Amino acid sequence: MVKKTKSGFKKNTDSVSNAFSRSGMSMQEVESKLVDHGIQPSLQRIKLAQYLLGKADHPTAEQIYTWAQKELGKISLATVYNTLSTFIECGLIQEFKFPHLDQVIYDCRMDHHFHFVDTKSQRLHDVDSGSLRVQLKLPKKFLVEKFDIVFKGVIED
Amino acid sequence: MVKKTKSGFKKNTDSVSNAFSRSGMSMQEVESKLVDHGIQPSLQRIKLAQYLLGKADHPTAEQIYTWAQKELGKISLATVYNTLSTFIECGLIQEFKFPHLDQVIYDCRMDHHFHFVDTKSQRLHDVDSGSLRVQLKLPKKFLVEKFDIVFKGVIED
DNA sequence: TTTTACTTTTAGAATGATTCTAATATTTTA
DNA sequence: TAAAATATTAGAATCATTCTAAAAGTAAAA
Ligand SMILES: [Mn+2]
Ligand SMILES: [Mn+2]
Ligand SMILES: [Zn+2]
Ligand SMILES: [Zn+2]
Repeated sequence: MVKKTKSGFKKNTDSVSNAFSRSGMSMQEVESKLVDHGIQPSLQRIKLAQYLLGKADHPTAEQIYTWAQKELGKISLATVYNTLSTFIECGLIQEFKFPHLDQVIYDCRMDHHFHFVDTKSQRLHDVDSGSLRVQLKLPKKFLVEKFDIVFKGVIED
Repeated sequence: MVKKTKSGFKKNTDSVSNAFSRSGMSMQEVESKLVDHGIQPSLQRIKLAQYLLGKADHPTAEQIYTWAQKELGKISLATVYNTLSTFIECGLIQEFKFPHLDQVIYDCRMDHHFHFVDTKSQRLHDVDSGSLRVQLKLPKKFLVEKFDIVFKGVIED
């Protein structure tokens, strides 16, 4: 269970506290963000959030795990999945499942948006929902509430 | 390997030959269709094709297996998967993967079309590609080759 | 017809992403 | 400090699908 806490909550983050200073948010910024979302900022959660929010681009659990192992030396795969579930539950990230991939991808963008799959690099690019218009003619008894759309193609040059 | 054959190829289909006379194609029609696609019409393949082409509606492998067990008494799950692969390879059916389902669904419609998921019944409805228009504004280096789209909603009444 | 080659079916093992379990470690609260 | 709550962990379990290797069926060759 993730619970809000009042007091400071100091952990032994010293050994890795500046590993990420060059990109994304600092440890302190990430920690604040976690607390804002009602998540207790353990070392593992801070590091994973730092990766997810600042450095990664639509990573899979496997990529997150691999990065975290390099960064923390030792972390359980179960912790990665537990933490991802917690982050999703608390609205810090969202997950996407795509027909072309048998792994879930995690996304720090929380707005409604879509994706373009570069079939050369297999990399995902965000597509703002404003850049898309969909017109659909169906019998009126079909009440569309949402849709998922994934574009596939290549990127020139 | 699926190979075309010239000669007649009679099998012991007598015990089940009229189980499907009331809906979809007859055994003979299905058999012709298989042969047309270069598929040797074994009993298992005929029955599975009869289900897929005439009776089923976007079934999963599990549903196909369950139906086939009732129909044939005994069939291996491996045969179901092997046969589905063969049918896909030969252009008799296509498969779809959806983000909301952890199982593949098989579709006898071979034209380009989309799907509407009724969130009440979880049933899929076909959406003709002509009933949809998508306008996308992306930087010109993104060359879109195709897109997958799935609509979710409910059906009134 | 017998032999041989090929194809199909099969049971069960393997795979791989994710979830679960149940024990241990850490942190908070009393 | 003691007790309660929460977080992390290793490894087992799950489940759709694929793989393996043997048995069964069918066709073509001899
Ligand atoms: Mn990946
Ligand atoms: Mn189903
Ligand atoms: Zn995204
Ligand atoms: Zn369809």
